[in-house]
Amino acid sequence: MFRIGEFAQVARVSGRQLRHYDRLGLLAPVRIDPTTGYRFYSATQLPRLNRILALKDLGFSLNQIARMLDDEVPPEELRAMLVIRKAQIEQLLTKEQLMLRQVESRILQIEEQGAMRDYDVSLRAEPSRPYLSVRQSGDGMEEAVRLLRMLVDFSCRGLSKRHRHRLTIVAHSDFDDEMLDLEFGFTLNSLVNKSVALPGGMELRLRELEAVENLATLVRSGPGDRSHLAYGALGVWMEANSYVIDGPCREVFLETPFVDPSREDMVMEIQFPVRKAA
Amino acid sequence: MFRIGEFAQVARVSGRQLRHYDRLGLLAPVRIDPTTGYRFYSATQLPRLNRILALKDLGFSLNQIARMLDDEVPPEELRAMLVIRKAQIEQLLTKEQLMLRQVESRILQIEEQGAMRDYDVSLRAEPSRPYLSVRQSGDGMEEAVRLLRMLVDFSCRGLSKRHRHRLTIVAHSDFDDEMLDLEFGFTLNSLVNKSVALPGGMELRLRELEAVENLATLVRSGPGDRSHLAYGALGVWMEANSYVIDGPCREVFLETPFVDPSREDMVMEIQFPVRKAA
DNA sequence: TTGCTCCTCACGTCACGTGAGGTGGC
DNA sequence: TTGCTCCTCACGTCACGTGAGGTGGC
Repeated sequence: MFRIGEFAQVARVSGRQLRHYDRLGLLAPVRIDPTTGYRFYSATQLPRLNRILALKDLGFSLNQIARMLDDEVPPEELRAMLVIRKAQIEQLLTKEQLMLRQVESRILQIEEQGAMRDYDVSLRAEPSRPYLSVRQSGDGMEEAVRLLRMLVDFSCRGLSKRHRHRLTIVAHSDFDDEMLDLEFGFTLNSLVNKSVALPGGMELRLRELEAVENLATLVRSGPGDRSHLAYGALGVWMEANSYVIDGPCREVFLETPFVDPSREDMVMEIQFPVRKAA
Repeated sequence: MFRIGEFAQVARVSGRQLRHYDRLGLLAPVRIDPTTGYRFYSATQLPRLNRILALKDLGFSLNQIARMLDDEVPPEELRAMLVIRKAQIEQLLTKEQLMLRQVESRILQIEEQGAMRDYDVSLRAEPSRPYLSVRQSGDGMEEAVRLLRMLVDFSCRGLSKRHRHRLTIVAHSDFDDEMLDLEFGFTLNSLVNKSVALPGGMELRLRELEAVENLATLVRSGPGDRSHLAYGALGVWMEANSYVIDGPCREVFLETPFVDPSREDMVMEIQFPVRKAA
């Protein structure tokens, strides 16, 4: 018979821990003095305590351990709990291997550039959306900006805020192509009339913007004509994480541009569908 | 300008989370309506929020992130934080790889034996201790048991509880040896007289029981003559975890045996010094 | 007027660590 | 008598989730 302090020493745990396990019903002392409340433990309880500690080391919660030590639990259930835990650990491992690579690349970045990169890329899935758009080819940016202004103008009058989701540009052109082949429009929260006429003989038509499983995204704010750094950061990220481009790039405006003429800033999310390189 | 709900949607976080970050000073809204208390966010805050989330994904705490986003912090400190975090992740990885192997071996065990093994092995370091002992060779257990009884008897009279630590047997014999070469004695909490005479012309002498870096241990209780299962379990554990025996085995009595003649139980810890197999 | 969104408490999570304040046994 | 050990609250940890109860804006 040990008092709690001695027993704790033998088992290399804290007294508080033993009281905690007592309260949870995981390991009750063999005797409690009725007048002093002192707990008394027997050395024969050490195997049980050691099993508790062993399972705790495997990452099980105390509640789970309580179940596992219950003699009523059939071995199949025990096995199932272990198999589940195994899968969890495997998940953790791959997640942490990824973390490790990312931390390493941040360290490299600081060593090379003296600070953390200005852009943070994140990866997510994106569902499909109705997209009211017009596609246009040209060779200059000015044409594109004019069309953009027209769209913003139109949206303020002709398309209610409830239907409208976000102003989105899809870039169909290759990057080394001289010709710009862009699609301008709004993603929608709900369906609207099938097509809308714009000044200049153009017409917005409704189609579906495809869902994307892996979308590498990056938010930038600043003048619209200096986004090359952001694109560069996305490229570096893809290379570092072994992804390659897997579809046309999108630019999504998170703030409607041009509405406040005193601000040149536009906040947009740049999106690249990607897939793991072979 | 977004209200908190819209901003949360765009950033794919919860509103509660944004309020939490506001309270911590991590990300304050650009404006708070004085009468309603409504928080308003700008899309230009998204890059900062994304950086917060990116660092969170690397396992940094919100407090650490607050420091890392502070412009006053020099890049060397940033780098140091990342390097420390990298080391932590590496530690985690090796720990979890070990966990994974242990879980796998438990699963195998259940599949083979229909239940979890009765013994749980743990590994720890053990410091050196003064050891008051006598060494004796013989070929039978009876001789050993008689000596053990004598020691218990002596301890009750001649060695105060404060000095005495634990009754310990060191097995110097090889296992395939016919001859038993055992050392009996007490580890001590503090130094006592250099030697003690026992009946039968024997003498306890003081020496040092060596420290052990890696001690594989297992607690068992039950009649003293049926410890082979426990030894077997230790052997299986060593094989599964690629350890080999690296010194004489010890048996440490956690309850003084023989004091209650009605109980045949003895609770002991079996200890093997081990090292990683080459 | 009815939903909808927002607000501020405040408890719960998980496994204890760490005092605070008080008491039995040598 | 003085330490020593033990006892029971009860707060703190970490990053929010989840109501409770109440209020502004369309």
